[in-house]
Amino acid sequence: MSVGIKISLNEGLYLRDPQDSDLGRNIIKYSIILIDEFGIESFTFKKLAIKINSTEASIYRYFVNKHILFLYLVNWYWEWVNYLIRINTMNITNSKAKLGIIIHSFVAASNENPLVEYVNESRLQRIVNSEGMKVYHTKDVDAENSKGFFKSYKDLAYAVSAVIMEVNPSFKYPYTLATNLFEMTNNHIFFAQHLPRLTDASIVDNENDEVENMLNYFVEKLLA
Amino acid sequence: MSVGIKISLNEGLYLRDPQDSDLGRNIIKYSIILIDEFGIESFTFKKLAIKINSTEASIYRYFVNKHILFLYLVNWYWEWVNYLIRINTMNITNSKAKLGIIIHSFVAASNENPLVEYVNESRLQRIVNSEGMKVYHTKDVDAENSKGFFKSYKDLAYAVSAVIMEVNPSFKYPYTLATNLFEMTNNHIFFAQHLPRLTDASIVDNENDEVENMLNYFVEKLLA
DNA sequence: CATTAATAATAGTAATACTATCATTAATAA
DNA sequence: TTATTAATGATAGTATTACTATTATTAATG
Repeated sequence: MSVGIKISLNEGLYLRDPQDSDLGRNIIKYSIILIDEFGIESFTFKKLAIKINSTEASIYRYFVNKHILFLYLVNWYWEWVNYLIRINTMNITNSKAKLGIIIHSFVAASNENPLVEYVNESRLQRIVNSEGMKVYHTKDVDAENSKGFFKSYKDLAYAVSAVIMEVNPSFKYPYTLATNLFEMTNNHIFFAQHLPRLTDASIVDNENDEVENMLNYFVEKLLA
Repeated sequence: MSVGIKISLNEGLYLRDPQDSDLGRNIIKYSIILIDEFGIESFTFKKLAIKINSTEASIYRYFVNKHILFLYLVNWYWEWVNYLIRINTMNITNSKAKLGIIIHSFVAASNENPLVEYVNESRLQRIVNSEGMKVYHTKDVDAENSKGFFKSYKDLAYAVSAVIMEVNPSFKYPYTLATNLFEMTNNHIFFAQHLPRLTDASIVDNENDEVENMLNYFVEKLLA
């Protein structure tokens, strides 16, 4: 059993808790690596099984299919960002400062200390930046939503919107701004790298400072 | 040959121009219907072939695969919105008013007069709202981008950013705001319907007025 | 009427997304 | 210690997907 906080995720996301066994942790670890390298479309349980010297059947004992495994990983990220925000804003009294920390967490989450050794946060963040939104843009959203599979994202939206309301109690769109900050982070980090004409930010030395400045500027203007 | 403007799309997107034959137009028409109804993941050329009383092989003579067909459809939408913006802002001199028209085009594109009978704009808009972003969030972006497959989106971003600059020439993030308005439209129309806790907008009588008001408010604040 | 272009019909292949069964190994409880 | 059970591995099998190839048929054109 690894040290540190065990991330607690909706039990409907897995058949057997992958955090509790070597095989399970290997599934998490190498699915992140494979998805980061080759993308979610070309990722298969077969390829993962070969990578970790196991079998498809064994992986299916943990996750019903690759979509749910992917959803598990994205949930992990949402929970992790939630956790980062909670501890990093804990002793901050200034609401604007809190919001700055939140934005920094969105942009630079992967620079934080790792929680568990089997999750490469940097790769996971890149996955969420580039493909995370696919997890809810499906025909199964409603069914999965009713099972609580997006609760972590909602919690995140709620936490951020609360700080937004602290900064400006009369702001009419706290949830919209909260999710938009998260989605903008993902989109513009991705755009800066792959479709630069769709953004004004660029990535210098693998740092997302420009995206961060941009988000801070947007918030500043919107909540003024 | 149908009446009206023929949308001109990157020639690399198709093997044979689907606009030039009954089979081609049927592929467009029914792929939109099937994707709208069942989602892009469960859409297959086989199912489409059955629907239009043709064969997989025949469809493959028009599009190399379903991803490219999907990209074709999203490009069609981008071009169409570009077109709407161009004609609807043509005689408008006030830049703020132009931006309002742009936002209205994003939100209510499907209420405009149809260009061609084989494209159901309402369904196409719903597809783009809910799944459009998948078309560039892939491992093939760079390769496809170098073939110009996202040019229509860039043109759209450019056109919108130009108006943003008219409204406020010192605004530092015109491209970011341009794409963000488009993405926000898609996201929040989708959220309002499926994940309401992630947005402040709601859909009343199938109208997206609240999303439109929200976008106008954001623009107002950001460009003030 | 002959040619050719487009489509249909059919078949086939490799990969994907599973499900099922049984053997083996490891963990634990009696 | 042995017996039991739980987890994993090994293997096989199926339906569907994502194609490619070949040949026949039909429609359009010169």
